[in-house]
Amino acid sequence: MSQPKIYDIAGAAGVSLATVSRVLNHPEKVKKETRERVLRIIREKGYKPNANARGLASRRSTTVAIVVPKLTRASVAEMIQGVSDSAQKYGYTIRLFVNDDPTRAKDFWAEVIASSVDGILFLNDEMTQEVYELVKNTPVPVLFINSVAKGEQFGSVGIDYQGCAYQITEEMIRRGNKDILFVSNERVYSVNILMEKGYHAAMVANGLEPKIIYSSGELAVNEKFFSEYLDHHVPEVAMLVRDSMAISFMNSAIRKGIKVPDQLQVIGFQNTRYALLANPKLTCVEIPIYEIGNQAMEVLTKLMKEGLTVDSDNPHLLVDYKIIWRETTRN
Amino acid sequence: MSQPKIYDIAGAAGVSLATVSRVLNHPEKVKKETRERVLRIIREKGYKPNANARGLASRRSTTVAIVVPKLTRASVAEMIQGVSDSAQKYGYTIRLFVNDDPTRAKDFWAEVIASSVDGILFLNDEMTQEVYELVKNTPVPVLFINSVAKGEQFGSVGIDYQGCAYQITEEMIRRGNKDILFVSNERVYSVNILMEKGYHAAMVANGLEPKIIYSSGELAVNEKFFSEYLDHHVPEVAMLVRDSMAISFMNSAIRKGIKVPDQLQVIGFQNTRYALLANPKLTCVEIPIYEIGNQAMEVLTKLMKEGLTVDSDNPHLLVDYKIIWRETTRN
DNA sequence: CTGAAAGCGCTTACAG
DNA sequence: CTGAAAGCGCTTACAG
Repeated sequence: MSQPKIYDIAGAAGVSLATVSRVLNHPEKVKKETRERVLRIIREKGYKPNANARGLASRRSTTVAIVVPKLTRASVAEMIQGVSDSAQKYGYTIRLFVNDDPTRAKDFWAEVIASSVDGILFLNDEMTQEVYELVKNTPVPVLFINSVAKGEQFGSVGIDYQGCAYQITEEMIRRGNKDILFVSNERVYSVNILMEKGYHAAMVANGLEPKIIYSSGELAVNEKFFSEYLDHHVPEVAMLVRDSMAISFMNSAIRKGIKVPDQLQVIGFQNTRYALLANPKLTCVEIPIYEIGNQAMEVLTKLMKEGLTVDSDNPHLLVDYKIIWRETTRN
Repeated sequence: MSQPKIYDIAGAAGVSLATVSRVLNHPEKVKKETRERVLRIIREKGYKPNANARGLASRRSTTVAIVVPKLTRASVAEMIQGVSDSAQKYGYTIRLFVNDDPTRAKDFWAEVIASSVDGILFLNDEMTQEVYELVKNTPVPVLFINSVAKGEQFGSVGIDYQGCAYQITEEMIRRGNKDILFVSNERVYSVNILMEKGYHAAMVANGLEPKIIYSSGELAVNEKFFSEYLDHHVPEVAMLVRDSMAISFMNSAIRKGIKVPDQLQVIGFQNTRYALLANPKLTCVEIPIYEIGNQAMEVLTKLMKEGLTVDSDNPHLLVDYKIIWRETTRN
């Protein structure tokens, strides 16, 4: 009961293997009747070409790699779902590579390349010189997801992080708020830096003093830190780089009897399900992470088709974001 | 600047390709000096064997498939992280297959097999006869994750869903509660059925009347439904099959001025980050989903090594769960 | 439009 | 312990 091979199909159809292969890869080169006969047998036997053999012979594997630091953030899963849906549409299959250890970077990247994928989608928060070199010497197209590649040499798909932070800050200023706090993450993620820049620029442009604090990514640490901060000062508005951080901040405030949104307004970036499960519901800048993954795979498909590598003139696609006003802000 | 091939290594080391291959696959068969020389060159050149060629020649790809219906649930991402960490330990690489369309089941499964993985980790909520047949005829080991396979024919890794629901129900009864509501999902997931059974058994065993309602998986629908339900009746305890549902239920109650946990106690299953971001913090039965993924890959490794297929005597591993008491319940 | 043949980059009996 | 050779299951120029 083992899987049928191309020989079996050829035999059953009374043609050579070359013809079966052509039916699959260049159907227009095969006479209609032959093609249909072969296709029927392929369907009957449930034949699928062996991916390894095909990849080896054609040097095309119709496989792409998704490279991520870790999966525990819900947003990464959504992004992959976006990639997956688009990949399926184009007949690509996904290899998943997870590595959070910078010391393994080189070996890890070699492994990705050895898996002979046709292209790589790279979700990478911190771009080091070493990674830069690795990517530069990659023989297949690499596209960065949700982060802007240093030096703009590589293609990327994301949103205008700086612009969205600027826009929402400006809007809150327009609504009469002056004391606006920006809370970022201790770890240096390029997207956070961009959002911080946008916030900073909007404050300065309006003659206000930016106030930026950095917190941990860990829930328990955050709560303590936020609680202490709020003992000293309650801003009019707090913007936090992640939904989960925003909700922690809000909960810390509510436990102290601070009214949201009357005394404190809270804004998060991302719009995960957390935002809707919060009470009150969180106002967010929605980062369409599914869409980003989906578009990224779409763009990668083109790069692969055109045989573009990272040296070529690469696209920087910005997906639309939007602001979702809910219960943690007021007009 | 293309990747070095095995020929390049052989040439540089002054040996045949067979020897290089042996150094990689059966190092004990190669003389120490030769081995070390070859290894040094491999390291210098950053050589990684081409995965397709290796897979084709050896019929072992050191690749496993993770098959999931969708990725948008945070728990799936954690599970995959667990798999990934264990896979890396054993040198396996991951192919990710996502399909939520039952009509494509057969074709989809053929694709998974054609990718010539050495084993399959299958996260599957609803086990149909068709899927059953497909899995039965699979030439490599298949292990079910987080769901019990029908007829116990296939191996699985999960937790004792029935037992944990029984246990927490019994504990809440011991604490003097009688009016305990169980809220499940409209969709027929095997794990939900098991939890429902456990709850039901505990209620009956204690002479209490089980009350079970079914809700949607969608947030907005749930909120409306829960709100209406609470207008008619507020139970002493509500247990919901997912954290997110539990939090929706709780928020609906709080908006009506119902005190949690004084008037209503709420319990969720899973213990995602949602539980900690809720206010008050949610009491949960923790389902160690990372651990489940991790152990599953561990078990699969053994199955692959022993060449066991689904016909063999397969293991059913139960990972430990625990109950995490937080602020939505009282003693 | 179709077939025979070479080749993709490896692994693994088989000799020695 | 090591090498020469066959073969894994495909694809793709090259002839015809």
